[in-house]
Amino acid sequence: MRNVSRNVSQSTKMATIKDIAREAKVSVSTVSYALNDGPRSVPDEVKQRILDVASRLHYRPNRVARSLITRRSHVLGVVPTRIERDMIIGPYFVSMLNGIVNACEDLHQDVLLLTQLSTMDSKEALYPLLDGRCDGAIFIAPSHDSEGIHYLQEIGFPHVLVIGRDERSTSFDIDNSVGVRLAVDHFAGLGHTKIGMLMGPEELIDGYERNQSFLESMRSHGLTVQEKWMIRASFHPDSGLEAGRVLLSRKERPTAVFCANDEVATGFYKACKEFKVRIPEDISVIGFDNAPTSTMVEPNLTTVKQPIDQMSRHATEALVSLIEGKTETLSRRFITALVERQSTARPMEDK
Amino acid sequence: MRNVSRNVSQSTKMATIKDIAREAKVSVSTVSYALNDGPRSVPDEVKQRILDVASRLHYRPNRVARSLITRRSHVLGVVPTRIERDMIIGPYFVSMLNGIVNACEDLHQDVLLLTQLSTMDSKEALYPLLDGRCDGAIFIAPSHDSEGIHYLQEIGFPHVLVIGRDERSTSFDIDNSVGVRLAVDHFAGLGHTKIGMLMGPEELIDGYERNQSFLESMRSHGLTVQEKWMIRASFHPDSGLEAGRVLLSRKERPTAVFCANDEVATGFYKACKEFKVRIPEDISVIGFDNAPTSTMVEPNLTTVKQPIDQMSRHATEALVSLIEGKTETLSRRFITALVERQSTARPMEDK
DNA sequence: AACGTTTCGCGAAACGTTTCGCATACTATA
DNA sequence: TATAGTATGCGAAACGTTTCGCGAAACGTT
Repeated sequence: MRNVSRNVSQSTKMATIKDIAREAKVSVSTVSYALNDGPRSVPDEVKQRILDVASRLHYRPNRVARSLITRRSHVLGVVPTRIERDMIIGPYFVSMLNGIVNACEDLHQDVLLLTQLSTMDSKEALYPLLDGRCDGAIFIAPSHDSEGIHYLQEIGFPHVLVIGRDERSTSFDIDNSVGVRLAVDHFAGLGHTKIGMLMGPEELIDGYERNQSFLESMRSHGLTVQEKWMIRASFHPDSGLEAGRVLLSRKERPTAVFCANDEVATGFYKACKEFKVRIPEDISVIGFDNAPTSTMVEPNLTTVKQPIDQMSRHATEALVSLIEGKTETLSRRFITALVERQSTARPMEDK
Repeated sequence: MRNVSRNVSQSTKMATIKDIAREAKVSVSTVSYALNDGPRSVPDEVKQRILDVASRLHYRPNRVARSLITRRSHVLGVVPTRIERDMIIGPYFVSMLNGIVNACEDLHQDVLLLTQLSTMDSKEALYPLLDGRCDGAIFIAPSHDSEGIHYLQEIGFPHVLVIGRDERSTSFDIDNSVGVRLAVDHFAGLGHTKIGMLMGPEELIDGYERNQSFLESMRSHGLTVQEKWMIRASFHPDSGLEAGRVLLSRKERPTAVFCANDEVATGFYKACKEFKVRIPEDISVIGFDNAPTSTMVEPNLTTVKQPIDQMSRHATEALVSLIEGKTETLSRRFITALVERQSTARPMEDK
């Protein structure tokens, strides 16, 4: 609770509802009714006069004062998971933010970026959310079982999770297992049996699920997963490069590699380049996310697409429903789809 | 001015300063002084009691009420230029936003994303900025000579321009002519004389300046610019692909191509692939911006780097100075640098 | 003992809205 | 013509803060 410095700037001061009242020779309340088509009616003649004065004075309602009394700011807090400082820059988060912004536009809401909530593992960390500036919050890929989110549930603060799952909160996510199966099915359909994986980080729910689902899908195809071809990586190109080097250094190589997301896939591309391994001739690659970069790399990456636009739109709409008092839970899982591009092919004949 | 719906949610209601006063058996004002280390002192013993009660009640100051009276929200509005709906997704804007967010973190400010101000060509369009929710605004790449921005200057609303220039507003941008010269110097240094350009859109100041600077740099090297190798594009990969096709269809081809930004460069890469033109053996390419994708494409793109982090940090700091009443103008131009990667080489001998 | 000066505390005003309660005046119904 | 109902308007309270002004008590200095 810091000291608050006195205001000095903002030379021209805004007209208030009081100024209008004075000019239009009516009371403040009447002005309010006129401006809002308020809970009470005001005769056309005087309403027109008020409107005229308002526009002449360039009147703009002060939303701070308004939200103090209505207890609505029409602002949605967006909380990214931010492990490192630059988390916001990831393509995944960006697409999500973009979807949310688009949805907000239609719903007449604004977005407050709450980036200082990096660690949400305590009640206190989430306090900035509760100071009246936003009506609710969207959490993007929050860490599982966060104490902060439990607190919000407890006090009934409207919030939704996108790419995250919690029985007690309205959540929107994808079915990773379906997505991964699509990838493995595709490899198997092409005739691959020697399939490796650049695994995601176990701490992130998406990483964990994709890793598990891979094992499962392989099993259901009767394929054996080779420990030596399962390399751990984090969701980052550099990590993909490193993991790729490890994988390609094995004396026997797989003919197909599933990457836990597109960022590690682009890292893997680099590794292939280093080892003079051709994609898709020598090795087939599938990613996950359908990030914008997947069409920028050569060959374009076959990947599993998430309906990010849909998800972010649903999440945003659900949040405003929640804010408006609807209580039924709207959680939903979204369907993924395989986008076939040029990074997959039949395996070469064994020489 | 729409109707305001009554609040329904938010079951548990927050403790107010009044509750604390009652519990701690002091007056409201004393609580405020204690909590803020306020303009007046309060004896340690009673201050401690107040603090205890506050934390017991999970008290959080209502920032809406506070900013109503202090006229400070500690929120910075960020206004992207948004021609299409998905403008926010561009790598350029994202890096800038990321930089702003990082700076805000250090300056204890929050970010309100104002995306509905798409057209800033009238006073009215900017009204949402003036309703008390933010103390100032950062405009990212605003269109030149916008009437909305003039209005802000007129009424003295704190604002800064980043990637934009206006004598009357504090602005931060790069010297495109220096950047472009670096690129042309590099080509010339390698021995290229047949240099083409995938030009930027003239409407955007960056596009315009880069195009002009190219002509100028070529002239200063005594190189002739060939009309047929100057292809117009917009700052988008698709457009780069199309322009690239046009360029590569010429019966004589340049040995080097300067692209107005990295996005069109990635498009040009695709065109080269289609035409089986090798980079850098057959043609050298330089981009502009040093976007994240420039290291994801093969071969990694040589490009002109902008100090986006620095710019966004300076812009953010300047804005809060402005808000705090400092009046000296802090406009600044930033220096660009060439990042040499693998997309440039000496031209092949004429056969 | 008389005096300034500081410390401490409270009440109240202010910020700009929304909306309730009340007082008129007008209108329709019995 | 009396009466209920409705349109019209105003004043005031409320939202949760910050901070000013005022008084009372405590303190030190002559």
